[in-house]
Amino acid sequence: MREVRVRFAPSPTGALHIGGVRTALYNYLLARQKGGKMILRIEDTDQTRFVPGAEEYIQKSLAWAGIKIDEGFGVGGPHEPYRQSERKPMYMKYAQQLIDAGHAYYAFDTEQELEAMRERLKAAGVPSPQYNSITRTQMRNSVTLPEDEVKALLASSTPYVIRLKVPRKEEIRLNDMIRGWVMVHSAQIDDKVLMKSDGMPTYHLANVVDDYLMNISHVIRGEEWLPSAPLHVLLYKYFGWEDVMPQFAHLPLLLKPTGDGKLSKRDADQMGFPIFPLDWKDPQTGELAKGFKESGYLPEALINFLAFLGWNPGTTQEIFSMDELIKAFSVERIGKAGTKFDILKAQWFNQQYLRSKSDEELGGYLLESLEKENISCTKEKAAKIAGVMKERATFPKDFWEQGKFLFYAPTTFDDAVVSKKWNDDAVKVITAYRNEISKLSTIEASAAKALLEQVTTSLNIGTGKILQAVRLSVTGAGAGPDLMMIMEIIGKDEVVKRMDFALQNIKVKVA
RNA sequence: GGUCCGUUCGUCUAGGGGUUAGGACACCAGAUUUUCAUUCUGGUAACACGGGUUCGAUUCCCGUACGGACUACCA
Repeated sequence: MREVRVRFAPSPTGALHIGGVRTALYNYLLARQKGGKMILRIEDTDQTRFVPGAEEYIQKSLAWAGIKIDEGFGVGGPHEPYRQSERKPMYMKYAQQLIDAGHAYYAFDTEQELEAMRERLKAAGVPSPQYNSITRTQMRNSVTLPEDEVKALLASSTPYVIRLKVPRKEEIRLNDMIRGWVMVHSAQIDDKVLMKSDGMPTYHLANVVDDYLMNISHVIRGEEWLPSAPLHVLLYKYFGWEDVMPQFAHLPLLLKPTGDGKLSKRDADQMGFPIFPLDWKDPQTGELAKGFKESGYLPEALINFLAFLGWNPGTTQEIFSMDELIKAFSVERIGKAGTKFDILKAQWFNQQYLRSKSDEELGGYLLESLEKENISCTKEKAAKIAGVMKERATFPKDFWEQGKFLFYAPTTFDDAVVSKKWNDDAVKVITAYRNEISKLSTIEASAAKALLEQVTTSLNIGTGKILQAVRLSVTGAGAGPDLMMIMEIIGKDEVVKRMDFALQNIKVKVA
């Protein structure tokens, strides 16, 4: 069996899309399961689209997600360099090999000439004009031009590209691991540019050459590459590398949540969820896009969610750690159909992972928020608060956002609760309760509860009728975590103070 | 337009010639919680359509429709 060597090969043209993270994940899972290698290669052959910071962003994103690179950009390895722009000198040799074998040719057509050809064909009724086995005979290239002229042109450093000479009639077959046999007729493929006039290879050439040189065993990439996969198969054949051609797996696309179409940043912005793993500031526009990390998603939750977008284990288990995913993963169980992106499910995963953490860890999140607010709090108290709040939190920030009342006394009170629950009985109970509490040295939840029962019984008022009013006096709201625990956390003095404030400031609703 | 890929509850999906078509998210209801949330229980909800093949098709085949990707000296 061939060693499993997979690669994730992004272009540094901006932030890494969440779909890219999923592609990287599937590659990683296969590599780890088979004891193989995960390689990171930077495909920056289009220098006009290079965005500063994008490479670092990709590295940081993968690291955060827990996807470790064994070899490649930023890590090193036996096939350096792993940035295609730095491999520039290597590609010409391979293009030349194809020319020598008669599978590629020089083309000298200018942009205007190409445009003119397309216009002419369109006028003749061809919907999508191609540079192919037929049209190439009418263009300026080494197929049509006399050898002398080609040599002269090359010697005078006339700009040229190298194109693949795609045969007119040939059935190209490709066995995709997800889709099975895919057949394409060569007449559908145009004479793709292999080498650009700036001396850089195009994706097609660089990709195939590098996958070969790096001994890649499996190419797992997005479905958008499926139409050009037969072209890559042709390339392997012409190079004579068919026996080491990687196995292909084209992943279903991530679709927008509503309607149809590829998930885009626009959709994410509109619906208010992130699409990038980390915050990303566009260096050109200065625009800031929120990341999953900064939005409060835990990497384990994101990974679990992403793994299930297009794959399933065939069992009812849904919560998978990275190690469990590595064990359970299989390319065969990846679906064929595009997958709509449902952020609600991601939130559910986040909640599950959040709850599985200890109170101490969760308390840490609260401490982080408190630090920003310049509020001091002990670790023990933070952990205690986290314990009380954990069932109601989806994101780490929730501990602070839903627990502010523990640190700030209410200055206003929920009107709806006031009008419904704040009555003479409530005032009586709270007044008596407040006096009892003020006699205590500290509040303990179960004692506070017993004390309240005692007060309501002596006043002959049902506890249930006034509990919400008591809550209102302490927190300002009608709902929240266990009130007795809240009082225990806030402490005696503060509770008394808050009750006094409430008694003074809330007007009794006249029935 | 052409080529390729796809189509099971609203969403992610399991399944597969004979099933009460299963699970999860979301939603709804009941119970618990003297509140809300949690938790538990239950519920609504799907095989795109039309032809075949077959004793029998949601499952296999062919069409149709719908959707998507691709169609650059971008990846």
